[in-house]
Amino acid sequence: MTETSTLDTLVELLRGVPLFGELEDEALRQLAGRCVVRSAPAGWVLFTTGEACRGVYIVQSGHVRIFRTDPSGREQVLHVEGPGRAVAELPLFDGGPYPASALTTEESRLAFLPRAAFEHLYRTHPDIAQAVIRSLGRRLRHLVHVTETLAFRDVAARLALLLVGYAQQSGTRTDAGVVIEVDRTQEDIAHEIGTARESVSRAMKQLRKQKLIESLGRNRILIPDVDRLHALLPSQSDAEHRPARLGETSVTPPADNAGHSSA
Amino acid sequence: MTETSTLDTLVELLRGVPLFGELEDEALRQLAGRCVVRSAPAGWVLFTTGEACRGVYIVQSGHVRIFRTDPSGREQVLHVEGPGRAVAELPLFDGGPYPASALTTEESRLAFLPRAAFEHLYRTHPDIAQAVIRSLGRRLRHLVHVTETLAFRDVAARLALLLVGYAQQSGTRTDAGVVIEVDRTQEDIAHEIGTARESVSRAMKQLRKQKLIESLGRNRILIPDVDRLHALLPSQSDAEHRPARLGETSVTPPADNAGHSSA
DNA sequence: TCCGCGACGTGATGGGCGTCACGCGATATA
DNA sequence: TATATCGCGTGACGCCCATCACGTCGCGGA
Repeated sequence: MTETSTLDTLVELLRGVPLFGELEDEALRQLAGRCVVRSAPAGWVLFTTGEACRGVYIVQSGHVRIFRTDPSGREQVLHVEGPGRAVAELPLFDGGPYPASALTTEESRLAFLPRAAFEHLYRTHPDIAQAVIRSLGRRLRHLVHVTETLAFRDVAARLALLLVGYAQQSGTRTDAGVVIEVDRTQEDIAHEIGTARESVSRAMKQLRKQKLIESLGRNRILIPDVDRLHALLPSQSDAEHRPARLGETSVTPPADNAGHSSA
Repeated sequence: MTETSTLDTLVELLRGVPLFGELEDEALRQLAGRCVVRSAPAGWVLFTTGEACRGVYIVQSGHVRIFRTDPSGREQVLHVEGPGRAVAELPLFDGGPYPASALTTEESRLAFLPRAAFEHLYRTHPDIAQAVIRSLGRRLRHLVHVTETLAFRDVAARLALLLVGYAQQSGTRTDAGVVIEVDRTQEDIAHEIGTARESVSRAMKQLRKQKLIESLGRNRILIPDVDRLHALLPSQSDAEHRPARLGETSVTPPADNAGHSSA
């Protein structure tokens, strides 16, 4: 319920968002003028699955978790966005409802940009379509990754993947290896990798036993060898490099009908 | 390796693709001229994960399955595209590599549009960005669905979901219920719902025992009551919880239970 | 007609992991 | 200093499902 942000800091925030990065100052200032900034406590619900889209949120500080839940309360995190990232762009673009729910994982400061403001921007700056596409592309690739992970890896591997992710994006390297700060609860991690809290605990133990990680008290984890941790996985995570041509492998026989997945 | 399609039928095909639907005839003709049409046998690999994008494929007849594999050969289908749909648009737009692999599931006829041709189109018709966005949005929503399904449902539920999908899009209704034609192997289905062939067999049996489906020999399945089948799932999650509106509210209720708050 | 093969059904087995039930230590609140 | 609370570690138990190992049926080819 604060609104202290000066317009200028808001403009800077917006400039950092990939979506708006290429706009000229004037447009940014206009956008900033339409934003509503507020801070929210941990656990604040931004929107839930199926709701009509009211606008887009930009994270200024803190983190927002985007997830789906099933009726029994289980939760699967789709992605987490931090400072300088936009949340819920998709529905903004295609007019559909929010495909998932979102809440803050910690006390956060958020800027809300109403849909109408964005649409006006869109009409006056059709060239931001490029940025929109890049943004959606990023999401899509990430989701493919999430899907694969869920489908193939066991809990330990998923956890390893998560830790490696932290390491590369916020780890500090020392001569003993990379140290990461995990200020999330095991429960949070469990949601993120689609499992139960206890399983996370056990997976951690397992990784420790294999000397792949080492916990330095209080939320800090040492990864002696990131590559080795990374390689623990049945193999690769971002299999973004495989020149191997399949030529003619496990040919899969007939199938037809208006095939559409769904499940 | 045939190329019999006349230009006109190709133009019609392109017009049916959401991506190109709004282009004028002249542009479509130009595109058609740049396409390479060929037919491919079942199991033909269009591209594999990580390859650089060479262009986009449009399915004229048959079906193409887009999937990821893990080193041990397990496979998870991301989606399946049929006649009139484009495959691999994403890498075309954002310049990245293919995020997944694709192959034909049956004898198919495909039109291939080289990347350069598309890029030229894109430069001369910047307004198709709209269509691109819609297209990506559709994919994104679908993937969210796939993810949720994998994360939450057991095999029987995933199978039920798949069958319901068939029913709605290609089922023929009789007075005994909806009859669907499933021309796919149990093995194919297994890939699609992320499980093993044997599990599909058992899940089918289970659904039969519950009278949710009934198999009429030879690839045909009767679904007496689609809604009941649909409802077998732990249930759909579309419930809304609370309307928290950032723009209007000034109250900041403390983090609610909801099962998760963290710091 | 016989044989090979591909699709499907089914039992046995074992492992992963979700769930329940505690214990323990650290922090917060009175 | 006592006491609730929260995050974490662990054992026990049981279900789901992947895998292996066969068996049957139907079909096409020699």
